[in-house]
Amino acid sequence: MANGKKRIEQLRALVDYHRGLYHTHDAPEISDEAYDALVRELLDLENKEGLTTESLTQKVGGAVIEKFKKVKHQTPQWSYDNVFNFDELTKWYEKLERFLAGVGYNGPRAYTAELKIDGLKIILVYEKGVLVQAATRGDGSVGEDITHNILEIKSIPKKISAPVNAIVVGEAWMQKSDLEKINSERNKNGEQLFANTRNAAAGSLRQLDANVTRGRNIQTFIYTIDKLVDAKGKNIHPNTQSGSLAWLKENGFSVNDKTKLLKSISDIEKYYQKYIPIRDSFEYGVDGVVIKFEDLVLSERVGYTAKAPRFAIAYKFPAEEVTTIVEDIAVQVGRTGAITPVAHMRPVLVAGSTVARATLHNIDEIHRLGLKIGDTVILKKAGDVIPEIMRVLIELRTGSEKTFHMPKKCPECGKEVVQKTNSIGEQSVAYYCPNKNCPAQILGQLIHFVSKKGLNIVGLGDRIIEKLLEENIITTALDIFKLKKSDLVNLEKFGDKSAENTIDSIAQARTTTLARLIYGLGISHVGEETAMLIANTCNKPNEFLHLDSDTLVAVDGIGGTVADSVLDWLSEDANVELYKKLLAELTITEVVKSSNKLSNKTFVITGTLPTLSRDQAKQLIQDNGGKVAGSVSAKTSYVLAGTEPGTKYKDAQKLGVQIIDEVEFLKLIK
DNA sequence: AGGCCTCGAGTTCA
DNA sequence: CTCGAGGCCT
Repeated sequence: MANGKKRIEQLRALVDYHRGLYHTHDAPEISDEAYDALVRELLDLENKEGLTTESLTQKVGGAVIEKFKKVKHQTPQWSYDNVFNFDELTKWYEKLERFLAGVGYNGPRAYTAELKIDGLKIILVYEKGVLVQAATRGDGSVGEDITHNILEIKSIPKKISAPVNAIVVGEAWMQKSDLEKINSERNKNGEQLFANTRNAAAGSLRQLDANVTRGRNIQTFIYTIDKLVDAKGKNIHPNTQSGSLAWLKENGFSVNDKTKLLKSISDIEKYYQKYIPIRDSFEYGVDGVVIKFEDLVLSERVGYTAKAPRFAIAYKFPAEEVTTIVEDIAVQVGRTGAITPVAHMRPVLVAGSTVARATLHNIDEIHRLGLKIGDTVILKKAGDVIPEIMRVLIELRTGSEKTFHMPKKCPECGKEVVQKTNSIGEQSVAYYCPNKNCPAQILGQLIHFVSKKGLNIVGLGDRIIEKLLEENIITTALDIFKLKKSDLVNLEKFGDKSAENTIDSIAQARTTTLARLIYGLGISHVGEETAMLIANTCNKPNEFLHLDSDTLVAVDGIGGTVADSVLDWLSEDANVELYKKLLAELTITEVVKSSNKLSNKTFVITGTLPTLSRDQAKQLIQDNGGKVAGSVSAKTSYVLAGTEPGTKYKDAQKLGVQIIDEVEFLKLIK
């Protein structure tokens, strides 16, 4: 890439800037993960350009703030190299194996795996068993003296019973619950909030006034012994990492209890995988796993590279925030004609899967972000699955970025695009294609018709419908029921067996409920719930065609807007015609309720249930006369919670709503 | 009119 | 899951 050099310059400046905010001011603008992504790109580029020696990234990182006394570390404070996936881990592992062979070792392999705590590294010096100095890591060779603050931390022994001279290293961190309390306090006082627990911990320890530190309830985990000699000056440093941890624990230090001694790389991977899903469940932040060779004597012989130990590695959890480049912005036309801009990006791995597209919702979102085509962006995939562009890194612009404009004409049918107006006549942010016969809308309607909550025709996916439309084999929902096996077999990539299966599932879908049919019609404002309400007011399927405004509005949950929308749909002859013909093809069955045990009860489901799927649970609740809502409120009767519940669980606790598990739930309907 | 609550619609990848 | 807006209650 010809722009490589320029980008390196820009990346260096940006990385430097954010490193400054991170280390010196404890007030970052971007997340650690996004910062990591920038550093990684810079390293990669430098490697390609052969610039490795002069780069800023070769510095170990950190700077020393003026207001604290400087401390020259007696032992160098390394940071670990990072790996991000099993491949990279394997490479590290094989390299270590080669070094072990190089020093003539071929005994058993053992490694400790520890959680990598997201906090502030602290170095504690004891003389004759008494804590005499505490420092931050700083740049690895010079840190800041924070002894006066460390004395306020309860979990750090000020005196060890044995009169040893020792240097121990660990992490100071803040509990998530404490951060919440402190931030809500700071919010009240109009003070700037801490971005995360690590910044809060760092901010709390880098105080000139130790009284502030005292109130912050800082916690610690100690994990390394750098030096340990007894009163006579004899080296009594344990020979193993587990031994070190045991000594620390015996002598009153706080040691994390998740550490495990492992024997192989596959065990390491298992340990790592085990903690990925539960990493957020601890009071401390965890951003990965640290693997250390168990034998410390051999470790020293294996030694160090220019900037990190060879015998240990930080195996970082998959990032939920990364950087990538927006290569294009395209638009999509949905079922309702809504035109949504979508960013097409250089594919990146985020939270375990490769992402290349992200919705931008509407033009306002693009303006809010200040996004142009060609921009480098920070991409996030939090808890959920849906990627979101968080921020544009304007500093990395080259000048060749292009501004995106909403198309004036629908890209699918060429019809002039319109902006919808809302109830008070303002133009809303959404753009629409007004053409009801727009191919994109017809496709969307059909996909909706066969969807799970609609007629539920499995085996008739988006692609197949698209193909069938393209080939003019179907034009309306009705045609689906006229499909023959031969129609499908002629399609590309369609085998005999799968065609048969699809025909089978179409046959099965002929027996359905009125609610499913009405939902499937895709009338605007009529979703799953409203379709059910309408179906329940019709004694016979035919009555749907003769609904009037009064009848509709009389239904609890239906107002003017929804009623108008339904009547609007019914006023079109083609729609009425389609409905009649569909009825002729279908067998409408009554919904049979098994009981009314749950009538007047509203449920909210969260997390994964042990045996029931979410939909099965929902079905059970509805079959027994209950309702299922999407969010917890004061009116919720029960929250049905499984493992890894979401925010709903907390909401329930806050509102005092009864929380039940699957077993208790099944008892309710028994 | 304002404040809840609930529903609809859009959304990504394997 | 989240946003926005419809419906209903006060």
